Amino acid sequence: MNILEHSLSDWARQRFRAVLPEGDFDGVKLDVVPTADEQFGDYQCNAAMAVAKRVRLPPREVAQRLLADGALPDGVARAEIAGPGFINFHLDDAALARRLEAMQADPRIGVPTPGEGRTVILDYSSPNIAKPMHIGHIRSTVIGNALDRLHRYLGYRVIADNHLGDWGTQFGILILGYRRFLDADALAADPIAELERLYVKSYERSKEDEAWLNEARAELVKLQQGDAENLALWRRFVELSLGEFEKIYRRLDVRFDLHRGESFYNAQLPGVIERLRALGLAEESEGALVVKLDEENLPLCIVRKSDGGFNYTTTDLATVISRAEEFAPDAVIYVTDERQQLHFKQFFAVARRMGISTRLVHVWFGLMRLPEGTFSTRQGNVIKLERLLDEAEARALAIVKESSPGMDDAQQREVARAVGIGAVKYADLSQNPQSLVTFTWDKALALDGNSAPYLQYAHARIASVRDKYAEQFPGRDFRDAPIVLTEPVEKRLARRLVRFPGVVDRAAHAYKPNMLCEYLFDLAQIYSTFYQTVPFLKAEDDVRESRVRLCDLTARVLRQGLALLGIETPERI
RNA sequence: GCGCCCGUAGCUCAGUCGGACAGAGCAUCGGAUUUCUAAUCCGGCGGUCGCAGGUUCGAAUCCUGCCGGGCGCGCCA
Repeated sequence: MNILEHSLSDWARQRFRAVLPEGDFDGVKLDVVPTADEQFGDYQCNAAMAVAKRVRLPPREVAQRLLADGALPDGVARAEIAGPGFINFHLDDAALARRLEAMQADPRIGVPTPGEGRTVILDYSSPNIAKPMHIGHIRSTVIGNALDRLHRYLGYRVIADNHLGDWGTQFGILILGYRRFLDADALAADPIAELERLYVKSYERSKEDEAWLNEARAELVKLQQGDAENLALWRRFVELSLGEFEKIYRRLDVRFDLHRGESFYNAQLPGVIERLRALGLAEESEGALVVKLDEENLPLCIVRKSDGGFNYTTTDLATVISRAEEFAPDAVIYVTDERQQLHFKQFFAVARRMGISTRLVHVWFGLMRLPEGTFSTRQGNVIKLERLLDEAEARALAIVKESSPGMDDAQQREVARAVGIGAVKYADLSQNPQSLVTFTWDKALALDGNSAPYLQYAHARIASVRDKYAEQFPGRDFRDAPIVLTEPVEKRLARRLVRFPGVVDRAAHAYKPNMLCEYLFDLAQIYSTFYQTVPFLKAEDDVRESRVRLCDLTARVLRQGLALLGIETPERI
């Protein structure tokens, strides 16, 4: 199935060219988009004003030519020119109904697969070994996962890779701490908490004790040289950490295809340097090896430290080279916080100079802060992800027990889990990824208003309607009667429903899951009004079927839309 | 000092990379439940879109300057 806005836009583009064959439309947006305000119609084209300038004609004249001879796109009942030269399209209700029926018959509810044959690598979450996941990790994880699901749904082959921070200088400090301060019981009880304690204690010591720092460095060198004992310790740290991360990922229903940490590329780092040298890109400077990026207007980029060690850029280069060779992706998408913007600009610039033509995208998001400022392990004001999820489920459970006292205990817990986790994810996904985020419990755990539970509730109500329909009208199938749009709110609902495929497409390609959230909330609001004001089970034959069909389609869009955000939709709430 | 990002209603945020009188949620005030799940719906209150210029038929959106905040600027990731 095609996307409605796309076919309308295609029509407009063709019309402009046909009507003004001499026109130069380079760089002019000829698209048709949903109207900002329903009173103007359903879709609008604003291109006449821009085109008018190019062809030196009055804007309304251009618009009139476009609509000359009553030309209209398929599915449009009428078009009119308004204001300075807006072209407003009004959909034909019968054609709209047929379109909804086609969506309903389609398992994919009208969403095409433009990503067919393309591969995308998504690099997200990427926590550091031996540290707990805290609320700062949730954005990369939840946004990255939503982009993963969106791209997969659009037909892309997605390779989700958790690029763990499992290598680097911190391991010298940790190994030393482990050797001197280990509390075996604590490690057994809560591995990451103990590893973190060991790290922090050893780190503090290294700040004031030169000898300690040197010892830590020595441990690091041993590890890097392949010392059997340190390597075994390192493996243990990785295993313990992954086990803990996996618990969180299971709760969040996040799955990776690969867990290739920085260590995976360790052996390839010298090769990267050689290649940079061979290409004449790298040069010595103050003992380090650097790539100058004057042409790109960027600060120079260090690819090998003066002590001979490698850094983040080197690892990222090795990683992208390896990925390009192994998977031949069309794009690699990195989801990290805003602080890494410069790093990625530099890294992308160097990669391009090395001849890597793969599209590289940095999707950055605003750093999570606490009302009192930033948080860090050292300040000891981190809020662990596990605690956030526990709290979310607990708050949800309290509400479930209150509003659904008849439900059995196990089901209450199950609903509370889906609602609580959904609320946390939605809180993060529903705002522009790039805006600053200040964490507050009430915001992260909002259960009313524009929130996942509101959407889940709307969905559950429809599930109940479908059940009641089956109960009261056994042997009938609501799909047997055509969709007929009569009530105003019914028409509004129909017009929202057909937008779904376009929204999924846009949200994925703009890397903005919040666009999908906004749509789903809007849809659920209109549905709620529909539900409140129009009878359906009590309506007469055929009208009832038509309305139940709309309910069913709304439920499926909500369910699929939320699934693309990684949010569950229980049948009962 | 240089660079990136942000400043929209009392609070939290949208605003489809210039389009038609600026939208939600929360809070607050007032209504709706013998009827399909009230975690709902309907209505009221509330904004000189940080400030000042500029470009344009048209600016919250683009440009310049200023004010305020966040982040980053070789050898941490």
